[in-house]
Amino acid sequence: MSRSNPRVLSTLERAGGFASAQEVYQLMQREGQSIGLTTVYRSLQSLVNDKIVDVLRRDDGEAIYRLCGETHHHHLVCKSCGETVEIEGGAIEKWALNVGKEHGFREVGHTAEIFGLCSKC
Amino acid sequence: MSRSNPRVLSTLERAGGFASAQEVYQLMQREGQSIGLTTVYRSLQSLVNDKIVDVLRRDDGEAIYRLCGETHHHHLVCKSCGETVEIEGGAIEKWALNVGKEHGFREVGHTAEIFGLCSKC
DNA sequence: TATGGAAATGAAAATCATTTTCATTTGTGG
DNA sequence: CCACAAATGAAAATGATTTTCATTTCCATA
Repeated sequence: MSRSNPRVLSTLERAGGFASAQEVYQLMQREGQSIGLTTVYRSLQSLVNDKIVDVLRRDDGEAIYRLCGETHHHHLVCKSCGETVEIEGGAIEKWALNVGKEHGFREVGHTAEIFGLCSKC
Repeated sequence: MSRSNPRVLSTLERAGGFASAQEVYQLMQREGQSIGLTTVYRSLQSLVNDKIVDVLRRDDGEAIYRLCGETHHHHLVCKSCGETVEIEGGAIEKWALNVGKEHGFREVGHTAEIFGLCSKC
């Protein structure tokens, strides 16, 4: 096995919320860091095994990663102009956690997005 | 555009719970039905567009389909085995609506999924 | 019944994320 | 300095899904 390349974790942190392996790779490229795509994949897998990052799937099936335990927020997005507002998700957090527990689930996480038309559109 | 081939829907119904496109295809093959994989994919997509079937992702990223009820619900999905529980989303509905209104958004909708490890995994 | 165009079909090629292979480089203890 | 294990990454392999495109099936109408 191989251990995680620390620059991968650092880049994922810097990326903010979720990022796919491809995105992490591209970000590192743009920053001039020399790394192979293979190493990015291996490092992310390793981080998932060590429970340092969470992995989810986008609608298109691409795997997206984020730091575990990182307090996350949600987005309110305008369908028309794309304006985005960051939302505190306290209520959702509790809801998700409760629903998960009610059904005997552990390591409960969630995704949520709100969309609509902003006042200008 | 193309419409859904009715034999695909019929096969998905017969399959019981979730089935991937590949599985639906193989099932039809075994039953002696002549159909192309392409048509299976197109039909499933079409059924998803028409909100006749739901689509989710397995851990390995493969898309799985199943008939969905008419009511708007959310899913609690096991990251490991894919077991899915349908959740009543009353709390989320209100939350999304309120947050949207607070920020002057109209036509507010939302997406939400909860995931974790079920009691068996 | 013939006919022309639209929709459906599916084989094969293309795409794209991800994994595997394997040869090379790097690091480390002796 | 040496030997050996771990790390690296380019390129090939994999596998689901999508696209292309030529052909077939439908169907309404002349």
